[in-house]
Amino acid sequence: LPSNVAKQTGEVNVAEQPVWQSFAQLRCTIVAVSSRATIRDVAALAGVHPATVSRALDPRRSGRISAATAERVEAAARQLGYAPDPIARTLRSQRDSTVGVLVPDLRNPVFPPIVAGIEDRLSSGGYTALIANTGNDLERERTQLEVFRRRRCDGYIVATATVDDASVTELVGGPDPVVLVNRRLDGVAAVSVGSDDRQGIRLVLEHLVGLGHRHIAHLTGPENLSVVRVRAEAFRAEAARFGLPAETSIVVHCSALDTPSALDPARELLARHPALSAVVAGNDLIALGCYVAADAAGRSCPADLSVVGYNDMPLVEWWRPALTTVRIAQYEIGREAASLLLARMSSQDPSEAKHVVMPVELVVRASTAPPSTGT
Amino acid sequence: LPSNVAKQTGEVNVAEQPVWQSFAQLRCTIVAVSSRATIRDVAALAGVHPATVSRALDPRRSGRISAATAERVEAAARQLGYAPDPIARTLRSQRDSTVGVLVPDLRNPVFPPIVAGIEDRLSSGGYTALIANTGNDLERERTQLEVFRRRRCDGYIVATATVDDASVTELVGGPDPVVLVNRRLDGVAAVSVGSDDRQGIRLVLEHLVGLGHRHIAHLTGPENLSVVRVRAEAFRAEAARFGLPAETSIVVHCSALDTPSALDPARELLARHPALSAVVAGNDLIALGCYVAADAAGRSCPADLSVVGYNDMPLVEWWRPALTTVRIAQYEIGREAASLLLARMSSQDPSEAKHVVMPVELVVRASTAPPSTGT
DNA sequence: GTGAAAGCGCTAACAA
DNA sequence: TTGTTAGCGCTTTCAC
Repeated sequence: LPSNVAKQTGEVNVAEQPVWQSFAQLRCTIVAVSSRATIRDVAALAGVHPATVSRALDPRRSGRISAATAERVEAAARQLGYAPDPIARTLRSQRDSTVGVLVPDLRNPVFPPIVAGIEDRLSSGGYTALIANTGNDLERERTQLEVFRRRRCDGYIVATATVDDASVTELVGGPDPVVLVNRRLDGVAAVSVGSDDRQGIRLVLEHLVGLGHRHIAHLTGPENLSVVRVRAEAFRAEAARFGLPAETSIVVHCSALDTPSALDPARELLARHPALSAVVAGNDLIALGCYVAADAAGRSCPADLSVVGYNDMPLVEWWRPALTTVRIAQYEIGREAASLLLARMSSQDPSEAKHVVMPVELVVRASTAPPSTGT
Repeated sequence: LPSNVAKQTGEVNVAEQPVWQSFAQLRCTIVAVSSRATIRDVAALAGVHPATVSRALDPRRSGRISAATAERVEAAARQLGYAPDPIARTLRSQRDSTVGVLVPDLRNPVFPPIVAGIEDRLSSGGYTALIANTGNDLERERTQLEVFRRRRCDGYIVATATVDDASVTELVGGPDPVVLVNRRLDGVAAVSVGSDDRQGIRLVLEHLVGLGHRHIAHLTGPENLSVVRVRAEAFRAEAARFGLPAETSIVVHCSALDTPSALDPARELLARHPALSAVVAGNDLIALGCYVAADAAGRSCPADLSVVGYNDMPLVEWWRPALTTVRIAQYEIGREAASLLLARMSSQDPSEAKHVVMPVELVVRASTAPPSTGT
């Protein structure tokens, strides 16, 4: 057991040991790695008090310790393969090198790349990401948040917020740093990362109008998502700017940003507006819903109906037809969110709220074409 | 602060309180929920020792406590909104209601549904899943596993194992329950969940041979994945069973089960075997690599080359052409793995190793057709 | 069946 | 700069 081993070699000065002790220490290292050394073992081996070990190993206090001691402690720690127990450390210090990440739906292919960006950046900053999937369930979001808080996460990245989300609003008001991703709260200042939605919609309409479309609808998600609101707003504004008559620029909301929720609204949209020649979808999954509805209505895309997605999630270039969509910088959004959080966690001062806007790009593929002249 | 509040209302018997105290208690509840009540607050309010509270609230010890006490303690706990601190509990008991889940690549769309199944089942069993993404990086797997172990996870679900994976082998040999998903270790008995790969490959070859194909290749991932080995083995065996000449049944391994790794091998395969009329891919992402390579070689799928995938991950029915593939029960595999783990975690006795096989199904879409007669 | 005492491994406060 | 003391909140002995 490491404790015993450490006691035996207790006060020995590492630098002055005869060669024949090296092997004993080597064995000791092996033992210590497979079971686990405590801070007391390290203290005993280095001949100092446990508290000194704690200080010596704390990067924040690197100045407040004598170089000689620091070196001895580090040598002992390395030798024993010591790493502080995160549970004990958290219990005592009430902080944890952990970030809670809340994702609405991991099965939506946009999110895995965002999560990958978050994980990569966070782990390079010495933090571990705890990922929780809420499945768009507000109650589950609340529960997961509670779990995170009980575990004393040092910060949070939230991609699930609705505009009036009570739990998230409370979280943002609390002492721990929070970064919102792709979502914002109504009337609550916060740190957030998003994309240039206005520009995305502008590019889409420019493209469609350029192709000759005049009768265009926006089929999107629930209005309690900031991203939905902003894009719908932009759609109306840009449609007006391009001189499209208001009565031919329809906005329809689905209950969620996924394919099943889009099916009925899409069917109804096509049935009620036979003159419609293009649909701008709130995201790629809703665009897929439009494909299905168009099929069912006997209209082929893009000949009889142009469809544009949003996000450019992985593999949509392989859909049939390949989806024209707005590319958002998924991985980079994740990295940026993590960077902002790391910055806020390291500097004590609560830097003011800000919204980082990432650039977008229109990717034209095969789901858009000039409107059919027959209609 | 809950401590003060609890002390003030200390010895009061809840059942006998006059009405005017109810409001005070209501306030007390609200306070306690927003900050946090400790076990001492509950003990004070119930008029018992903290240890008694701990016992009363422990479902395993439900018999060893008097009904009256149990009731008083529960009332007090409810009133204060008390929930044990998971960190302190873990430090003391060396166990944690947490399961570490290791996934090789969340960006591969097969995994999110599996993870969803795991999460759903686990949370219904009172456990929280900690998800870690290794990105097929062995070193990162080791690191994440170490993080999980330091946090005293009660169990592990591992979907990242290679056949000779040292960290996972050690984990399986350890005291904590482990369930392997879609992967197995060489020569190490373990609990695992997988699919009926032999049957899947049989269905594929039956389909292709039925269409008239005689010259078929299997393009798959690295041989250190059990699932790759088993399917390759099945491919050879079934090809022989269907009377295909061995020299026309080629197996080619890519460095990973993803699209980029498949591109070069796929191109080379098509170049060296012009007579090849069908490819059975090791998974859907490799099938996509075949699409790309076929495009580049000027061969169109399915007219000039049939391609079959494996997994039936979400949205492949929308690829161009829609992918014929073997459907595995993704969500159910996750649920089953979690169920097995829950069973092993609740019963102390280490139930013996077993391998649960889930059924598969061939989904015929548009990427397969009879071989072109011209070739 | 319940209380008292001890301590999981660490770090914050204070003292020297 | 370092040691001492105390305790984070809980559960697990061991008495009674």
